[in-house]
Amino acid sequence: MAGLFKVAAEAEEDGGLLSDRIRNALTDEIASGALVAGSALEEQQLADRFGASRTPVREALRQLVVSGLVEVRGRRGVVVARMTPERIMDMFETSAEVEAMCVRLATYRMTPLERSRLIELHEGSRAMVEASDVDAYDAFNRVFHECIYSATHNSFMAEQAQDVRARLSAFRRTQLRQGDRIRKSRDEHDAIMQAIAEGDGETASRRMRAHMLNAAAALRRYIEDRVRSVQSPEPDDV
Amino acid sequence: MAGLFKVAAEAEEDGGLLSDRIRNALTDEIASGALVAGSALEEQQLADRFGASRTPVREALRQLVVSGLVEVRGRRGVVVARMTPERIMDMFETSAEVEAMCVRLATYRMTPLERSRLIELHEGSRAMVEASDVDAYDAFNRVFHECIYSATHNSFMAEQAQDVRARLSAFRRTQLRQGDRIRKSRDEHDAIMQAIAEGDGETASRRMRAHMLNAAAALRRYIEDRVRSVQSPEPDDV
DNA sequence: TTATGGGTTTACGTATACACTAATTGACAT
DNA sequence: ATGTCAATTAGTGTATACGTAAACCCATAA
Repeated sequence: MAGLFKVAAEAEEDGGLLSDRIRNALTDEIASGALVAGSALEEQQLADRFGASRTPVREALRQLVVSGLVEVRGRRGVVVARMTPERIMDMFETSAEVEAMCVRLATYRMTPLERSRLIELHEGSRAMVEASDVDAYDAFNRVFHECIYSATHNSFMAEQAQDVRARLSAFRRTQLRQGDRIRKSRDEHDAIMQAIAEGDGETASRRMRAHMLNAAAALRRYIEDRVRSVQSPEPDDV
Repeated sequence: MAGLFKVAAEAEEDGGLLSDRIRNALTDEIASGALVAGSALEEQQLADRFGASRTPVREALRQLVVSGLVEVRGRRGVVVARMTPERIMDMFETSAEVEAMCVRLATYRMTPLERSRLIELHEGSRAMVEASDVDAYDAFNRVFHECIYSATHNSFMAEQAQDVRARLSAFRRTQLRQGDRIRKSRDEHDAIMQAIAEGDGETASRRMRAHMLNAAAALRRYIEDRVRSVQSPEPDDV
């Protein structure tokens, strides 16, 4: 999983490997929700869409299987990973624990430069909250957490955290639109920053965990509201 | 990463997919150290070895790339992932934090049945220490930690922990042969079990982290001893 | 002796063809 | 009308073939 987004982070070079381009495209479409969970991914159909043969499509799908974004169903092809509400909550809880783990180490190890960079980012987010700019805050949020990852000075841990976070990106944005979640999110960031400034990694860790779990709870409320209004379609079942 | 060992955990059925069998075989060979880091993996050569064509071999290699066990080098094929000592220590530290995270949740959530199962396992390890049976203790150790993973009652977290642990399996066994590491390892397990029995997840977590970092330190000493005696070969470089 | 250039070769990346499994559909019997 | 069985078909899994790019080697010149 470590390398899943390494290539995606590189340029959009069309000269890259076809199988990698297909993998990145599918990754984006799944993470963004353009490909809904449970929908079948047919090899020839994807090959036609990307103007390629089945070979690179197959390799892309196999990589997505390992990264957990799609699931194989025997010989019946692959489907976009079906996330049950329980599994989504499990992933959010894991993400909360991982973030808590990272911020604890980061607090003890970050350089003054990294600290000032984080403070600068945090200050900049105030305007986004005032403007209720969800997209801007979502982008800031991503950078904010990535800065904490790298401040652990443990590249492997940073990759792991990044992977977990990436797999939740499809849900995070919807969560931010819930009520005044943005404002609360920034307040929680503020409390975390305070603990970091005091060099109290344990407190920063606890606050980060609570912060992430609050985000998960906001998402849960959001989902339950939608389930109440729309009957769940159950697009594909055994 | 999540699904990396899901298939490996299944039976050794030869009827399974050829690409999966190849992937599992290569995974085992890399994890066990049979394939040393830095060695090139040629597609046709592997195809001949497994009596298959290049197609399933390529798919297996692509999956190993995502799981981080091998690295691509432009068009020059893939090589077994080159682990620098720094990266290995990063992985051990991450593993330590992940284990600490798991045992904390597990302490709060495990059922009486899971607790008694863990106690039973721990008791059984005493005889292995007395007999200095490294292989048996290594196998026990794996089950012991997996029980803690599942006791988190968070399947996603359990998978993540399992993946991190699996990627270190090649080093863990050598580490156990260092001095009287086995006896100390069991003593540390004992302290962890005590905290679990008292329902003190925070203490269990701290002790687990220390336990894992001790294992990493033992490995480091072991590696440094070997580096001192043998000049590092540097089998393949840029 | 060393550096550079071109030719050769090897191996990857992709396309296409074939095999085989399993899902689907239709017919027939109950 | 419904259930079951067989035939068809659609789609995956694997093999093979082809194009291309990079590495290697050797010859030649400075």
